[in-house]
Amino acid sequence: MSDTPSLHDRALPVADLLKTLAHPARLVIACALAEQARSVGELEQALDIHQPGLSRHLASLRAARVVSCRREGQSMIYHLANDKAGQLIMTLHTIFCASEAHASPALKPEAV
Amino acid sequence: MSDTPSLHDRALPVADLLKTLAHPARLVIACALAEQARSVGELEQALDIHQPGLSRHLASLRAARVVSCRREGQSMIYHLANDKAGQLIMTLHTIFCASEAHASPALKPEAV
DNA sequence: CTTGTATTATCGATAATTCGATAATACCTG
DNA sequence: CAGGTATTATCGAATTATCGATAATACAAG
Repeated sequence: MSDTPSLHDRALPVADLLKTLAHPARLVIACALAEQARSVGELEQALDIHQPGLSRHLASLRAARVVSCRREGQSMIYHLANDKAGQLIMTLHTIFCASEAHASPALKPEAV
Repeated sequence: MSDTPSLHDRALPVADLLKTLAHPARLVIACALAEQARSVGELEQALDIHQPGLSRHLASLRAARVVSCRREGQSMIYHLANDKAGQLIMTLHTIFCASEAHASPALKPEAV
């Protein structure tokens, strides 16, 4: 019975990641960062989320180890820090964006 | 401005699906059903979730159109009803189960 | 050291999720 | 139709997530 990792325990970290991404704002942020690293200001401008909320969602993503940030001059540059999350985002894009006919080739917010 | 599907609106259904699966119990249920259709009794026995909770989670999955059910004699047989959810589950399995060395080749709960 | 900008943290209120326990419904068997 | 099993729905309480507004901190420029 020692090789039964509880099935539930194995599902827990996965469910946690899903929960972290299960918010439109956080999902869009993660998508944008999967494309390239961006500063908070760029994210705010590109995604149309007001600063306090953006910061709060970035904090959640940081706490879940999905993103990391480094300071660069005055700006804080965020980037994906979790390969698994990155793979997941890519798959979501394939499933939900590529299959339905959308103009933009990716979840690309206008450009920055 | 009419070709701006709001990026947020495009993310909403995806985030909803993630939220639906973002619970260990529901995730495990969906995994089990991705493998094969099962009755409620089989799920209860295989996944070690007590009936009322199981039923509640199945109701959530039904409401989100992730699963459907058909009656078969006394039992209610559940099966995945959403191709996108199925693809997502498969990807999750690839990312989180296949990469780490686990004995079982799949999220296979003992057999039923 | 002071000003201005970028970023993060906090507060309070509201809404949503979750869980255990229990009741109600639907179906098969005889 | 009665008895037994399988499944679903409901209730109340506790925890957690979410949001807008505002305050606090960190850095760069002069």
